[in-house]
Amino acid sequence: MNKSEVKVIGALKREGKFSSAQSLYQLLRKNGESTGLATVYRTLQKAAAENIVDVLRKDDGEALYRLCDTGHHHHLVCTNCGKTVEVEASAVEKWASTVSKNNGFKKVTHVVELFGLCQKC
Amino acid sequence: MNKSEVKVIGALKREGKFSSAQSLYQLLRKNGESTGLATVYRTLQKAAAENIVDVLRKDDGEALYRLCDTGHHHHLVCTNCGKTVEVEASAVEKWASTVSKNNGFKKVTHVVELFGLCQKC
DNA sequence: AGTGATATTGATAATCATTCTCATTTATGT
DNA sequence: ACATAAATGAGAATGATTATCAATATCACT
Repeated sequence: MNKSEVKVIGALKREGKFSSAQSLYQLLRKNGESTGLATVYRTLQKAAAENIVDVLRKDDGEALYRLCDTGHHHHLVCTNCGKTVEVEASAVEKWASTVSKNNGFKKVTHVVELFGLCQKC
Repeated sequence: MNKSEVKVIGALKREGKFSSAQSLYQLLRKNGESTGLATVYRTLQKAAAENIVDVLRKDDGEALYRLCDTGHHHHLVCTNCGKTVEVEASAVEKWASTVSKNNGFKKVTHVVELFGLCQKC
């Protein structure tokens, strides 16, 4: 892990929730770390490709990133405060696999995310 | 349903698969229909709010729209040819509802999409 | 039909996340 | 230290989406 990766992934860790590339960039700047926006994007993309971070999209299409705690899992995200709970979903995995077979699809991946309001909000 | 809606939703129907606002606009233009890009977006948004069309996002964040056949359902999309199968998922609905309750979340919606290669591809 | 009030349209500009470019800096091997 | 390759970052370019606003169509009523 090189210098930039330490900075960007570190910021993501401190946030502890889904954050956009833009907001991470702002954050790094505030803390005096000199980092370019392009580097933030580059680092996040690389980390996403390596499954170090999760990616999901807001309604408006903006990408949000978050540090992975575990292997494969899904999220329950508060649309108000951003609080995120990782949830396991063997029921969904099974369903996805069955549906794929029934329709003759191969190499099926799935996107499953839950959005709502947490207790506080 | 007014004039614009007929045009835009009609084009979507002809396509029969997930299409972007931009591509629908091009399509209408080719067919000599005078329509503004803004109107295409407006119409699609309205239709999405009324659950007349489904919306999902490509990897790059671009929104794709498709005419709904039925009420609530999910999709199995071929990443190569765009072929789309609507699948029902009561198992997933139940799971979503349980998980929400267990975590104290309210008003939870879910995004569930399956991507893979269809038989032909 | 005529008229005024209201809603819709579409060309264009503005916005904003993301990607590209490229000169400069930094790391690496010898 | 030196040469070469890789990483960086400022700013420009891209492209989807949204906002603006004058022109146009629609409607309610006479």
